[in-house]
Amino acid sequence: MTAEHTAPDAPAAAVQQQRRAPTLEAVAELAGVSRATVSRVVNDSERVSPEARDAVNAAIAELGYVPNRAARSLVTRRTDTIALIMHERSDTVFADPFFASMLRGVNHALTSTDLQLVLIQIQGDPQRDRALRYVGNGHVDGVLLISLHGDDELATSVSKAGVPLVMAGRLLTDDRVDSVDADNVGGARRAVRHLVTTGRREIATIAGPQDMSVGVDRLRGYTEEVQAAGLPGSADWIATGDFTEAGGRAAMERLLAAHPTLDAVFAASDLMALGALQALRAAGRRIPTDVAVVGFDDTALAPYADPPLTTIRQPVERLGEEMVHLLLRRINDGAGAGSGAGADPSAVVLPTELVIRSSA
Amino acid sequence: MTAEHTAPDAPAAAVQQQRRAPTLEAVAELAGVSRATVSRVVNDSERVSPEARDAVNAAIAELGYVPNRAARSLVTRRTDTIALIMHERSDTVFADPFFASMLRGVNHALTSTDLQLVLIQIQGDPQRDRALRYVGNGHVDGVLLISLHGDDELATSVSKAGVPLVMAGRLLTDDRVDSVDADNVGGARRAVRHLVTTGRREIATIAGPQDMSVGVDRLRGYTEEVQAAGLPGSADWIATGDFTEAGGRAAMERLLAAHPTLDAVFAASDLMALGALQALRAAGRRIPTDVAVVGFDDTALAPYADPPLTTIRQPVERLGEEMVHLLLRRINDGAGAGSGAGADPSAVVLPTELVIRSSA
DNA sequence: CTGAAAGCGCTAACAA
DNA sequence: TTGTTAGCGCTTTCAG
Repeated sequence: MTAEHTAPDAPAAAVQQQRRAPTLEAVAELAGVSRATVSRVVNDSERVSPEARDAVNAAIAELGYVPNRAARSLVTRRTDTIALIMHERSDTVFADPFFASMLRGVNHALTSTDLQLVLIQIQGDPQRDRALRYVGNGHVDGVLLISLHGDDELATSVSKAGVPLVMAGRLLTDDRVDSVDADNVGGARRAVRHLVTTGRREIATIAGPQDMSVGVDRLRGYTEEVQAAGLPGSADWIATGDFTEAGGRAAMERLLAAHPTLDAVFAASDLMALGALQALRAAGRRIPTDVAVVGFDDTALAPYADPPLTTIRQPVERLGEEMVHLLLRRINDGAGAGSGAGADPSAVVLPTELVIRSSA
Repeated sequence: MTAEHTAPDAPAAAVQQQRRAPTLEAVAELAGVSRATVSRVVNDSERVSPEARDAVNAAIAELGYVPNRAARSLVTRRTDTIALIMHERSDTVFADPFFASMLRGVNHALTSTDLQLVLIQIQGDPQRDRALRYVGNGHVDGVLLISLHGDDELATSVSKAGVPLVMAGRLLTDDRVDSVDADNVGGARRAVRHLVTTGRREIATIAGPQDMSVGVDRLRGYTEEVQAAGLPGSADWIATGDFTEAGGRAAMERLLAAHPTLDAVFAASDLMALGALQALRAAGRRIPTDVAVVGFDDTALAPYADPPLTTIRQPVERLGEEMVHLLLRRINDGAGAGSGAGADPSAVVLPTELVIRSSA
């Protein structure tokens, strides 16, 4: 135990070891205290004498000590790591600026902690299982779920595994999962109200997938507002798409066929609004004089629309931040809780904002 | 050592522990072998008898055993984790589809391994140091660097710390870092050649930042090709921007002022091409009949350009994959290497492709 | 081919 | 307030 670390009988082998990082032990020795004391200082809890603390901090600085996460994790059973899981069914998810902005927010919220973010992308069943196993076996302290296709299984599996979970958007079938979402219903209502206010009377909508809360909520906002205004809004005023440009284009074409005289469209996403614009242009309709288009700002692509699109802006970045905040709260709560089921779930809803762009 | 794990004198405390994940020990017991044997099977190396192997695998399946990464990492000194570090100076980096596609490629390449990806975003000096310390202290096996602003410091610091590193794009000042890049020079040449071939004689370029290899290389491609064709290409045919739409717009305005009769533009990025299009339109020039624009496909935003843009497409996703492949090779090489400095660095260059879009 | 034993670096009771 | 003592779950010589 007291022998030097330089093994005398292995002169050649020593060369290849990359100067091992200083350990708690080394710090303790240099500071003239025990490992336990150093540990206390590092985890800045407990009562430690000022002198001891200073000595330890000095030693840490001198050695450039950084705690070994693996060792710590092994005993604390915390990993200081959270996973961002995304279920990517379509090929376009990653290219979606929505994802990028959210990630940005997540990262931003994480910088004040010393948690790490691991990215897990699920593309198929085997990967799903692998991720589930990974997450379920204590490899992460919590999970952020971006389920772009409103898939319930993953969420319930994760939370069933007793791992703190926060998801973006609401689960359609189970409201017992913590979630953070933009005010999609309110935003959609505001969009449609704007159209009504500017004198439009035949307002159609291009709705998103109805197996996702975003899709459902934005359609609901449309329906509610259109009814409130006493305007038509039956099924043939609604065309569903899949949040892509192509989907928006196709939906717009169907709507034009059904209602050649329509004078406004609320699209449940920017990408779809872009598609709608193209279809309208192809049909020889002038925008926005002839037909007004309002999109829901999923994608930050609005600037590329020509003419400029009026949009409902959702604070995507803050969405990511709020997810982290909520998750951290759950992780800390959970530490003391008894069984797996947490307290009553919170559903944070962030406000949206109407952005009117001057039509050139 | 032989005592049961059920402590007889702690009846109440047991309730709140979350059913601990099965350990190697449990598997060994069930399979009737020793921990060492299980370990050998799990790391499927070594010579193990078929019977033992089968018994162990059965036990693993039955228990749903997953190795504890922390414990493993503690002894192997490998973390099975690689970091993707991005130096985000501008606010737009994250929203850049280039990043998204690359990330996608990285993730894809990673699925065949059991490595995890941690995302580190650097926004300021303190974070830079923190990341450096994190990476330098063996918390990751390797680093992927997306240095969107050609910052050398970070790369040299990381590689000086002896951590395997692969970066996207070339380092301007130091060619001793492994890198993966698209064929920017060749792509730019092809773009310009295309313009020449279609009869354009006054070809300007909107170049990217000259402190990044992408910016430098694409400009170089332009210059080389324009010279080869005997066309003008002096400094006043070149306007530099910062890879944004606004930058492209401003650059285009300058070029128009200097050369009102120009009949083609090669923009070093899609976003800048988009800006150029706007400026040209504002100036009353018809596109592409009047002025032809070719962009370099950084962003996958080409479809949103109207009229359609001819572009040089770079395989961004494959870029991410190749980075991972190269990094893995380095990580495995490094295991046996002597001192820190690796073998001669490789600079993988991926081909680009000319995509001609029919102008509506 | 297999098992026993010794830690990896750290935290967490428990004593002092 | 501090030090001592056990391990956390795993890999890895070293014997058998």
